[in-house]
Amino acid sequence: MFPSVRVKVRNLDPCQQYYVAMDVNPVDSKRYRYVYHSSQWMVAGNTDHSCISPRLYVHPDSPCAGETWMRQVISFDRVKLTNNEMDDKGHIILQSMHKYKPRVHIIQHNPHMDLSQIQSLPASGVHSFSFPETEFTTVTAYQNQQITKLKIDRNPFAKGFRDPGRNRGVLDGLLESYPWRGPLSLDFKPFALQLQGTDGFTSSL
Amino acid sequence: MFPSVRVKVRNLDPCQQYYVAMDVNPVDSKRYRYVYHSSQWMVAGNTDHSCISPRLYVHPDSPCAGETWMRQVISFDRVKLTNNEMDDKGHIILQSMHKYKPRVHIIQHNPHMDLSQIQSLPASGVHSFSFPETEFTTVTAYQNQQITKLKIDRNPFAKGFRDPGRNRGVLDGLLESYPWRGPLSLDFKPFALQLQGTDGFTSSL
DNA sequence: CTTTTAACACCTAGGTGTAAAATT
DNA sequence: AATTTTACACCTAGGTGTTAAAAG
Repeated sequence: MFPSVRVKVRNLDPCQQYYVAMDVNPVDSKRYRYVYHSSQWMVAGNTDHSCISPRLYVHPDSPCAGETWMRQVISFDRVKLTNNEMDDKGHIILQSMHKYKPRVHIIQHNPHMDLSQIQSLPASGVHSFSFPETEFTTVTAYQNQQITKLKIDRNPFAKGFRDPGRNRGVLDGLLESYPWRGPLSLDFKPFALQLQGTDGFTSSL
Repeated sequence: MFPSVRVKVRNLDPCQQYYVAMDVNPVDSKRYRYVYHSSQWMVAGNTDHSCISPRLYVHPDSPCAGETWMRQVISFDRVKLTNNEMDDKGHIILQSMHKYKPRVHIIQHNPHMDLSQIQSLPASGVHSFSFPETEFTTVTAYQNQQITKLKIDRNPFAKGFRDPGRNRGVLDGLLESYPWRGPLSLDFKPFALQLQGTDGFTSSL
C-alpha cells in the first residue's frame, strides 16, 4: 500500500502500554468504474456479496509505551493489500473497484489479556480514528495516469520508471493536486481529533 | 553473526508472557592468536582493558506467550557483532581475537515493568542458558580456512563464492567436523537443561 | 609483522510498474 | 470490452567473502 498511512499521536499516557493497529473499511456498498473522459469514478452497481470481517494490521512496534509512540511518526509502510479472499498471509483483503478508508486504532494494553496474537479489535479500550482524505479506490490495473505518475515519482522502488526529462512538467502539476505535507495527526483526547496534514492515497492492488 | 543461534524451548507456562534475549559473554580475559602450523588458537596475552557491560539483544518476537515461543524454533539470525566500542546501532560489542560464548535468556514478563525498551537483564524472573559448543573466537580477518569454507557453503549470502566443482571434497570433510544437527534445546525446568543438538559456531567480525 | 578498514563484486530478498496473456 | 493474472526488467536494501590499502 503506497503511499503508506503515517500518523502522529498526542496525549497518550506516557507510561501506559498501547497497541497501534490499522484496518481498512468499505465506504459504501457500491462498485465503481472509472470514466476516462470526465476523469471520475462513477457508481457502476452494488457489491455482489458482503465481505468477511475486515482484517487487522497490528503495527510491528506493538506493544509499546505511550511515550515511545508519541516520539515517532507511526508509519504503516508494511501493510499489504490483496483481492484474494482465500489469502493466508495475513494481508488485508479488499474487493477491487470499491472505495475504502483506512482506520487507525489505539488499543490500551490490558495485562490480563494476551494481545500478542490479536486478530480483531477488543471490545473496550480502543480509540479509532480515520481521515476523509485517505479514502481511495482499489484497482488491479491503474485507471488514472496521474496516480501512476505520483507513484513512480514518490516510491523509491519505482525509480526505474522515472523519466527525468520528459515528464517534469506533468509531475509538477501532480504535486499540486496531491499535497504531501507530512503525517496525519492523532490527538488521543476523545472528541479533540485534529488534522495536521494530508496524504494523497491510493491502493496498488 | 553466522551461523546464528537457534533454540527450542520447553516447559514454559503456555499462558505466561516472556521476553527472550541473547547476549555474548567473554570466556576468559585472554587475547588469542591463531597458529597455522598446528591449526590452533593459542593464548597471546591478557585483555588490555576490561569491557563495558555486555549488550542485550532482545528477540524481535518479544514479548510473546509461552505457547508461541515453544511452537517455533527461536532463531537469532539478526544479531550483529561489532568491534567498535562507540557503536550506536545497538550491535553487540566484542573485542577481536578473544573467546566468547552466547547466552540465551528467558525473561518472565512482569506487567508492572515496561520491558519494551530493556537494555539490561532484570534482577529477577530470568533464566539463562548457554551451550559450550557455541563458544567462538572473534576475528576481523579469517584465520582458519575451514571456517571460511563452512560459511561460504552454508550462508546463502555467500553463494557467489561457491565453487561447485573444485571444493566438493573439502566441504564433505568440513561437514563431518562441524555437525549441523538442528537447533539447541532449552528446557525451562531449572536444573533440567537438555541438549538436543549442536551448532558449529563462529563470529564474522 | 599483524591486524583492521574500506571499496568491491556477487549474492538474497523483495517492492515497483509494464506488457502481454488469460479470464470473465 | 473490461478486468485480472503472470512473467519480467529494474529498482532498493542489505548480507557475503575478497582484495588492496591503511593502521598499528
